[in-house]
Amino acid sequence: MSDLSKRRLKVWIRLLGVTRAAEGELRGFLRGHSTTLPRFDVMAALWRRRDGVTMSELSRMLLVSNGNATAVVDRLETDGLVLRTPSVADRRTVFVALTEAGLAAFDGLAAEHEAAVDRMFGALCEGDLDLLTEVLKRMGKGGAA
Amino acid sequence: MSDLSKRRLKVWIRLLGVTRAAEGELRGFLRGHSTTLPRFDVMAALWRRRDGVTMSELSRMLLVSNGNATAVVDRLETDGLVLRTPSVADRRTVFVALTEAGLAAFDGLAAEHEAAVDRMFGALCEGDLDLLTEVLKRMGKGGAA
DNA sequence: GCCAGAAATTTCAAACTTGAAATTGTTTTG
DNA sequence: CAAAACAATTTCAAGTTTGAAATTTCTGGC
Repeated sequence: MSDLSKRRLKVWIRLLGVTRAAEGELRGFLRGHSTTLPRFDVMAALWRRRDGVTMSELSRMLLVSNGNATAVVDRLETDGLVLRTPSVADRRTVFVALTEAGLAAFDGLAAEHEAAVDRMFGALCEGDLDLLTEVLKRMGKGGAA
Repeated sequence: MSDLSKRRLKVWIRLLGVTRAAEGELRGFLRGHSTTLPRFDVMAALWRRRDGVTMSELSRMLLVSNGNATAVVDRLETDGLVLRTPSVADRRTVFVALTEAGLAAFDGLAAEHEAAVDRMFGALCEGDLDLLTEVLKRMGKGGAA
């Protein structure tokens, strides 16, 4: 176990800590708006792709399992925030998209969410962001065989 | 929403992506060793504090709820990997520690885990690590009121 | 056209996770 | 000392998450 590998481990643990703390913060914020992180994540993904995505695309985007996407979309659909539309071309696939109500709900939340993130990471200046972006890009391409 | 705040949001999303991808990778690694990430996390925490920690300390270390810590420790205890010991001084508190079996199991895993992390983040050199450490420190102290 | 293989989704059991309420025990204060 | 405030843990219901198995549908080779 080289010294370098130990340092990588330490940084990973710290990264995990920062991420978990930030997620906790966001969960608190979302609780005040009667929703949850997974629901918000799904809605945010559907917001970025207004014309709808397939279930598979959705789970790839969020890096969660298919079963998980199904479960969260089920609940959002029950609440009338998203809508499933079977594909005509391929009867296996299903498109999901925000409903009017879902769009309205997310619109109200998006700006506040951005502000919350801005507050959490206010310590980062442009230079930090450049740097982090570059390093994170490299981390993403790592051993993910 | 300033341009800076949008950039902070983007970096946060990227950070989340890298973290989730890495967690997925580690989950796969741990699956090959018949254990899971939460179990590993608990055991790693107890490994760093061999004399044992209280349940509260444990959940603070891992940034998870009390109820969660209870559940994971319950399962590990059932499997004989950790042991609860009621405190004599304060009958509300409980100490948790690795058993002999738990220690042995973790010892076997620790080095491989470090290697897995090293592989994932092999793209990071000393300079990157210095930088990341410094930036992550600042992120941690952010808006976490 | 048929059929083995691949693909998209759902289903399912088990584990994980949260946050709130309940329990039990300690401490502080009137 | 009694009672209120506080602290540590567990319990609980509901939601989340995984990974594997089952379903249904396509696709390509024969």
